[in-house]
Amino acid sequence: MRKGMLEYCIMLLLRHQACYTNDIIQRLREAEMIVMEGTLYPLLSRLKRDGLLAYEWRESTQGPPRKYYLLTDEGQQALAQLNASWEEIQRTVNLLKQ
Amino acid sequence: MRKGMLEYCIMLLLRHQACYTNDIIQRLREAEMIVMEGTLYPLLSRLKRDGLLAYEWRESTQGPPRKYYLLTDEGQQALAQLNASWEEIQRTVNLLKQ
DNA sequence: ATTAGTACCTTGCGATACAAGGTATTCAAA
DNA sequence: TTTGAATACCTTGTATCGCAAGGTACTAAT
Repeated sequence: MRKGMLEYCIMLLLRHQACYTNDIIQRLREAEMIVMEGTLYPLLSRLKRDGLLAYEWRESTQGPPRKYYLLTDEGQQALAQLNASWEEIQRTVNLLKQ
Repeated sequence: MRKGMLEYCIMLLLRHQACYTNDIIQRLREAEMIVMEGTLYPLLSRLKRDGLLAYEWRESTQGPPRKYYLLTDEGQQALAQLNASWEEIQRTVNLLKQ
């Protein structure tokens, strides 16, 4: 059932703090949301392509450089939409639960 | 983002009251969840095949007979699982929102 | 008998997530 | 200097889900 929630969770995560892939996987795992590498890379690329995310390269102390993603202004607007959708879904479920 | 929520919503809907397809579409629409016929029929068939739903034919005053679906005992157990998943997703989102 | 309305269902398409595998960079040890 | 381990990037193939469109069958009214 978590399908479809992933994009929302990632945008929530990247709205204040820039992260690279392993950060994201780790942070989501701490929030009990499991996500695979092969899922994440295409999703990040798509959000970048759509202008919702931007990235910058940063050196690492150990290993190759990393792509640090952050939400753009356009992404913030899209996130506001998703917040509204999330509220609506909660309303729907609560209504059906009665 | 409502993707994946549909199965849960339908099982919530059918846990107490038997409905046929147009009932379900109508009731979900009232809860602000739009679902298409072509989505619903395969989903109901799958839940039936998996033993989570059962149906019985009922005559209609106008038109051909209808399949009225209701949640089975096995479906009730599956629904308890989905309720737990739903709680977890809410926890995840709330945690990421901080 | 024909038509309109209702209810059932199927097929083809696009999007999403997973599993598996592949490329490239860095650093340390042989 | 070269080899290998670790890290980080990405792609491909598969399954599932939801939608759009189209199709079949039964009922009732004209």
